[in-house]
Amino acid sequence: MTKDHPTIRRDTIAARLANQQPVSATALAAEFDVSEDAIRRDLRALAAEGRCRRVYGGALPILPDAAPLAARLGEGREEKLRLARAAALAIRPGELLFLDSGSTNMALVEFLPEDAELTVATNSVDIAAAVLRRQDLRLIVVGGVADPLVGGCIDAVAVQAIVQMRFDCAFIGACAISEDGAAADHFEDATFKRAVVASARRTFVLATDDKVGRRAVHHIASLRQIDMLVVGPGVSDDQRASLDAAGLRAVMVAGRD
Amino acid sequence: MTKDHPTIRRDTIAARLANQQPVSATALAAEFDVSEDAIRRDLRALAAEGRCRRVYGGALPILPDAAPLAARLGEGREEKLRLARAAALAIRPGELLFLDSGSTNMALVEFLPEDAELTVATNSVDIAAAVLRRQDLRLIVVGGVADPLVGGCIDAVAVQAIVQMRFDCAFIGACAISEDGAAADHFEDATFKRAVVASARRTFVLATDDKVGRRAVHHIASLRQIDMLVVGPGVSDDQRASLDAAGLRAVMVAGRD
DNA sequence: GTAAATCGTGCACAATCGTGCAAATTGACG
DNA sequence: CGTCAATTTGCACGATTGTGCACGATTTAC
Repeated sequence: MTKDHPTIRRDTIAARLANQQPVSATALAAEFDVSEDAIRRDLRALAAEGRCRRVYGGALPILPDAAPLAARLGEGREEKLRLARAAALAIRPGELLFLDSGSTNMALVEFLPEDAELTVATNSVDIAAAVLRRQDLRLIVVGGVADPLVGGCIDAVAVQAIVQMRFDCAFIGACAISEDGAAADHFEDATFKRAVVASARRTFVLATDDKVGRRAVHHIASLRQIDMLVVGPGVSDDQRASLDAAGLRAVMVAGRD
Repeated sequence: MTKDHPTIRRDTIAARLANQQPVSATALAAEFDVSEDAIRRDLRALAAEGRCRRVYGGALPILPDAAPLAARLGEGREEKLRLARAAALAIRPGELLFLDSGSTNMALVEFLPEDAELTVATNSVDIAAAVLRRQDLRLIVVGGVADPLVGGCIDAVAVQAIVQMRFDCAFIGACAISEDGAAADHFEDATFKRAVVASARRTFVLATDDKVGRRAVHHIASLRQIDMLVVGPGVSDDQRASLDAAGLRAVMVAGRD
């Protein structure tokens, strides 16, 4: 790597900061082979532009406004963030993921491990936008006619694209989870999700408490097809036992401290 | 190696820059056996044309920033809004439009006539998100692997999707407009745009003032293939006359009150 | 409380920059 | 072939920028 030009060095540092990475003055000095004084000057300049926060030993990225994601999550924000954080632990480096539309999966983008060579496929416009802003993620957009209710594509074109892919992990948003498995309220939505499950090596379902025990008309997957159900601590032991008895493979309870 | 002619030297430097190669003033001076002053003059000229970025010690290639599109509207915001408002006048009810990625087209979403039964196709993630928020528009997402520089899909999958459609109007973002027509800085981007032009009944190019007169490496469309060029009042009469003489069909000057 | 690490500042030095100007080169035209 | 205008070039000059070092002040760790 030729990072000899002063400007390239500053740009590289700025890019890392913009990527939410904290930087250390000593490490940067060694990496770019200049004195720490030069690095300190860079960091001071960046901080003066408001592009980072100066701290003892280096600099920290500016905290992005906590609003955009949180606002969209709407009700049950806390719960969705907990589910997302827990589910992210199951992801391994280099995998190809599918994120179904839904605010919980939207939250998941924030918790995907950094620089893990992950590729994210999604049919959701908003999730695609969120992934695009993470420069360490590769993005595959599943196209088609967008459904305004879903906020993404679930038509035949989208299904066809899904059929041709093989995901390591698929994260499905279900409208209902019961002993019958996962189900959705809309026909096309369910059709699309079935295609995703069929193309995924491992299927994860993140369900907020109100979804557990509900039943919906259109079948997505049986409990046996779900590799992991992620729920909050609000789900009773009885409910979990009932799902276990009906064939659920594994359940992860998020946020039980 | 006989690269003694000044023009050859400049072209060689420009080619390297277009190839994403950083150049050093000192090294170039030694290589071409001229004084650094001459090289500096070349680099200054290139930078003035917007073909590179001048830095201490040499010059760097232009790298399109991956900032969210909405934020990029910031620079030249007024001008882009004017262009978008003017271009929207050419749209008729019921049409199928294509909006190429680019901040000017992003602005155009706001000015699309309401409740005109319009359908918008786009390969840009951010534009898709904007269209989705307008409940009176139908949205078609062009999928594929997303290019982080473009903020959308321009790969073979995307081209294939475009080939199968027929747009009433296509709005193309060009990196450069000259007597040679419209051109782009990146090969894949140009390939994709060519496919769009081929699938469109009418092609519109919205160009901010700094794009007019610029030249870029990869050809998109000749002036005859462009049905309407929309520019700001900052473009001189000479420039417009020159384009007219070269075969431009129509030009719309936005914001000349 | 003490020691080590880090910080900010002032200063010297080298590299690079922009500008003005005169000489050299180029290319068009008769 | 000769002339002239435009372009290009190299050089000198002062200004700017980037760097490293020394010094004392500040912060952190134990």
